[in-house]
Amino acid sequence: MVTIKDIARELGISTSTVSRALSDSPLVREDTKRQILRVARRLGYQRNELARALVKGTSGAVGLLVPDITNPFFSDIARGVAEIADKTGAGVLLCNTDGRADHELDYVSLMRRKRVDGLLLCSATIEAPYLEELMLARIPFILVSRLTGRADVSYVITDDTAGARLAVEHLVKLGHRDIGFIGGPEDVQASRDRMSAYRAVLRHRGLEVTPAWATFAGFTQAAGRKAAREMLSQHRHPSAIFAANDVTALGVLEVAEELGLTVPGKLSIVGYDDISYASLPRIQLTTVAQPAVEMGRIAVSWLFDALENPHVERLQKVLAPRLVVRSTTAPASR
Amino acid sequence: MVTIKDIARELGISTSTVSRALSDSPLVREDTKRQILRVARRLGYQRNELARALVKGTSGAVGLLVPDITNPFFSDIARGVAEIADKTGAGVLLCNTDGRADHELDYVSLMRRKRVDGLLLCSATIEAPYLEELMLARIPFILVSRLTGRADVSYVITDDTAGARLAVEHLVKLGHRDIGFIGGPEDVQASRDRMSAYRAVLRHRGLEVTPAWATFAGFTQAAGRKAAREMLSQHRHPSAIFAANDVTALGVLEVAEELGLTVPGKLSIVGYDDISYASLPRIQLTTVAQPAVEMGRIAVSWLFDALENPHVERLQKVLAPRLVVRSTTAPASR
DNA sequence: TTGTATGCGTTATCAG
DNA sequence: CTGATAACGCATACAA
Repeated sequence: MVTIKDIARELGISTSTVSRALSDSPLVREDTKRQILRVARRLGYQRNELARALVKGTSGAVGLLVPDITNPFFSDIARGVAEIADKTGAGVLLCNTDGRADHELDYVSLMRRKRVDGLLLCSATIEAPYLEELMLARIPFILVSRLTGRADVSYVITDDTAGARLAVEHLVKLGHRDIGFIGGPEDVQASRDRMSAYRAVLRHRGLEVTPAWATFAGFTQAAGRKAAREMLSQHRHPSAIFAANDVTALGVLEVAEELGLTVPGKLSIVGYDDISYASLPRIQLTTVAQPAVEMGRIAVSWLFDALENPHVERLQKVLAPRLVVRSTTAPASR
Repeated sequence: MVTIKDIARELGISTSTVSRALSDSPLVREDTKRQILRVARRLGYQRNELARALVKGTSGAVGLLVPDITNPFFSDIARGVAEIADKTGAGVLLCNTDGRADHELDYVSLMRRKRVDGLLLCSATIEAPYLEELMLARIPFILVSRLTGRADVSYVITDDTAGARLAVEHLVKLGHRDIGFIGGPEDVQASRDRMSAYRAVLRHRGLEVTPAWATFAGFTQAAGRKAAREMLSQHRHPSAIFAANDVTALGVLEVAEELGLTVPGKLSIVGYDDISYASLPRIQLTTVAQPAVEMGRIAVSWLFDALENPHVERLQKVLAPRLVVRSTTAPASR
C-alpha cells in the first residue's frame, strides 16, 4: 500500500507537505501541490482513513442498529441514512440485532471499540442500559422510531399514540365493536404506546377491552401469523384487527385467508408503517404511514450537525403519522 | 477515553503487559492478567480498534455494496452477511449504490481508504473497472449474484441462464406463445443472461421473438410499471411476462390490474428471486427462487476464510435456482 | 513473565 | 511556504 512517505520520497520533500497538499491546505504552494497530486494519482495513493482517524479522533463512521434489516421499514431508514452519509463520505456500519437485547449490547460495544462518531439506534428497547454509558462516554446517539425509559435523549419518532389512535378510531367509525390488537414486542416503547392508545380509544368509545384480543407478539410476519391464528380460531373473535406493523399485518392477512375469513368482508385489518408492499393492488393494506426514509435522513443529518458543532441542542422530533385508508378495512357487518 | 496507558499507570506496569493481557496472551501470568482485566473493567476500557487495525494491518470490517437495500433480495443478503460477520466481531460497512456506476466507484474508493479487509459486491455491472485495481491491490472481493466481464474472480451466484430457462419453459409448457420479457438494467450480467436464455428458449421452441416484447428496464417496481405499461397498452400484447425480478414483477402485476388484465386469467407473470412478499396469499407470485440469505452467508464466510488463509483458492459457487409455481401463471387461453 | 523500544500512517505543532 | 518532531493507541521484536 502506498503511503505519503512514498510520495514524499519520490519528490524529495517532507511528509508534512504531502499531507497538507492532500488535505488541500492553503499552506502549500499551488505548484508543489499539483506535483504531489500528480504523483499521488500515478502511484494510486489512497489515504489511510484508519491512521487519519486515529490522530483526528474521529472515525468518519456511524453505527446503524436495526432489529431486522429485511423489514422494509428499517431498510427504508437504512436507505435514508446511507443516502446522507454518502454525501459526507462517512461510512455506515450496519448492525442487525435481531431484536435481541444481548446482540444489541454486543453491537454497541463493538461500535464503541470501532470508535464510531455516533450511533443511530432503531433497535432500542425500553430498558436500554447502554444509553447511560453512551452519554457518559459522550458518544452522540439518536433514537430512531424507538423511545426508551429516559427522556433526556435525542430522537426522531412518529407519535405512536396518535398513530394508533388514528387506526383504532378508523375501525370504530366503521362500526367495529370487536377490535383486536396484535402488538409488537412488549419491551418496545412504540409497542406499548400503541397498545395503550388502542385500549384508551376503546374505553373512550365505551367498547369492551377483551384481554384475549389484545396481545403483544412481535414485529415479524411469523409473530403476526401465530397471534392471529390464536385469536381468530376462537369461536368468538374480533371483526377487526389492528396490527403492530405492516409486516405483522401481512401475517394476519395470511392467516385470515387461510381460515376463510375474507378481508375486509369478515375481518378488517389495519397495519402500521406503510411499507411499499402495503400499497400493492392485491394487498391494499389500510395502514398508518411513517416517513421512514425521511426519518433516517433527519437522524444522520442531525448526527453530523452534532459532530461539527458539539454544543448543538438535543434533537427531539416527533413526526405526525398519517392514516392511509385502503381496502383491508370495511364497515362492520351486522 | 481510557487507554492501555491508563491501565498500565494504574497498576504500575508496562503497556506491553496490558496489551498482552487484553489479548489473552499466554505470555502473561494468570494473576496479573486477572488484575489487568479487573482494572480494565473498572475503568470501562474499550480497545481502540482503529489503532489496533493500524498496526495489525487488518481493519476487521468488510464493505457490502448493494444497489438497493430496500429490495428484499438485497436486504436478505445483507442479513446473511451481518449474521456471520457478527460472530467474528467484524463490522459491515453498508453502501447503497443506487445502481449507479459513479456511486459504485466512489464507494469502492471509500472502502479502500477505510481499509476494509474485503468487499462483497452485489452491485457490480459488467464493466466494473475497479475490479482490476482491487486485484492489483490484493483486496479480496467476492461478487454476489453479479458477474462481470472477467471470469478469474470469486463469486457466489445462481445460474441465471438456468433460472430464466425454468421460467420461460414453464410459460411455454402452459401453452403461452406470446411471451414478453421485462429485464433489469442492460449493464448487469444477470440481466443479460436472463434475456439471452429467454430468447434461446423461444427460438428453441419455435416461437417468435418479438423485439418490442423483450426489453431491458430496471430492477425496480417503477421500471416494471413503466415497461409493462408500454408493453401491455399495445393492441396486441403478450399473454405472459417474465420479469427481471420479483420487485419488477410486482410492478407489472400492478399495471396489469390497472389495465383490467386479470392475472393469471389474461396475463401470466413470472418473477425472479422469491422475495418473502412473493408468497403472500394475495400475491402468490410464480417465481424463480434464489437463496439470498444463504448467498450472503457463503460470501462472507469465504471472505473470512480467505483472510485467515491468504492462499485459499478462488471461490466460484453457482447455486441452482428453483422454480416456484404459484398463482400468477395459468394455461394460455385460446 | 515483564519491560523497552519501535513502528503502523497520518496530522499538528513549532521552527525556520 | 516547508520541514522536523511528536503524538494518536496499540502490538510486537528484542532484551532482560
